[in-house]
Amino acid sequence: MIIPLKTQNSVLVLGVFNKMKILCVSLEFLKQTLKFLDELEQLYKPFYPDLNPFSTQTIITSSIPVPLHVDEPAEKRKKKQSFTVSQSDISASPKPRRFSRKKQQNRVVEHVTADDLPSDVWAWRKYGQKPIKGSPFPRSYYRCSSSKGCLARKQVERSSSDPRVFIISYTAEHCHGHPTRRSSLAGSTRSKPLTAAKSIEAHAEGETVKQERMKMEVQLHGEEEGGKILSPDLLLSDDELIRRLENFDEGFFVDQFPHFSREM
DNA sequence: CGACTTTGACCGGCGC
DNA sequence: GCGCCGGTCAAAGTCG
Ligand SMILES: [Zn+2]
Repeated sequence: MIIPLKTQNSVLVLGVFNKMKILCVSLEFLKQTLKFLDELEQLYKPFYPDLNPFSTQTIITSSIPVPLHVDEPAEKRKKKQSFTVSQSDISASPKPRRFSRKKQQNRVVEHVTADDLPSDVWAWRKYGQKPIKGSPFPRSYYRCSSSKGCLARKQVERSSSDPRVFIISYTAEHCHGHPTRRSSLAGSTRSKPLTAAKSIEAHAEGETVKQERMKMEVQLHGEEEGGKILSPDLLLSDDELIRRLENFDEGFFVDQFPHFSREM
């Protein structure tokens, strides 16, 4: 159930899924996370009582008057870190991208728990991860695997207050249907194809895969003053857990909802 | 060998 | 103007 609400320069969408385990996130956190939603605060209030404690919130915000300023993806910046700048030919003109890639704030923010599976059946490729000031957990940046022309991006972050809550922000949209049957199992090749469904937790104990182990060890040695992480599943990094969930979601649901798309 | 993750550097905006 | 901060890039490493 999705309730779109159009305002002068913003769109608020409340998605309510009746899944088994979902969680209600306080609006306080939303406000502090998305400060540009301040003006939307008053809009929230009328709906706050409507949000039953078993719902996932999905908020689409677009604060710019011209959100559809499409720009050719060929506009990649090629200057970058001048590794071997010693050459003579640099031409010294940074070739400014005509649109600052800044806030194309058309974001869809979802708050989900580990039990709720995000509805992205697409394949994402991680392209960055950075610690965020507010919270002890880093934020992972993903991009659609068929990045050719697809501007869809996704940010996964763990809530500072509730480590069980994942904040997934989607930006832009896919310009294509589902990946041709996940031809490139981007970002989900790591887990087991089918048995993962039942052994997901067992796998979380630390099954194999050197990378995972290394990652976990790093986190264990950890400097995470977010402190005293409590349960083994929480020892997993955000992206790792999300990846598993996604994989699970994919393998389990992609066949049932082949045509699911989030276009508005 | 190709696709993906990792990770430090870079970049642009914003606040001081 | 400088430095912080969030977002992105791309080289190097890893996995299938
Ligand atoms: Zn896409």
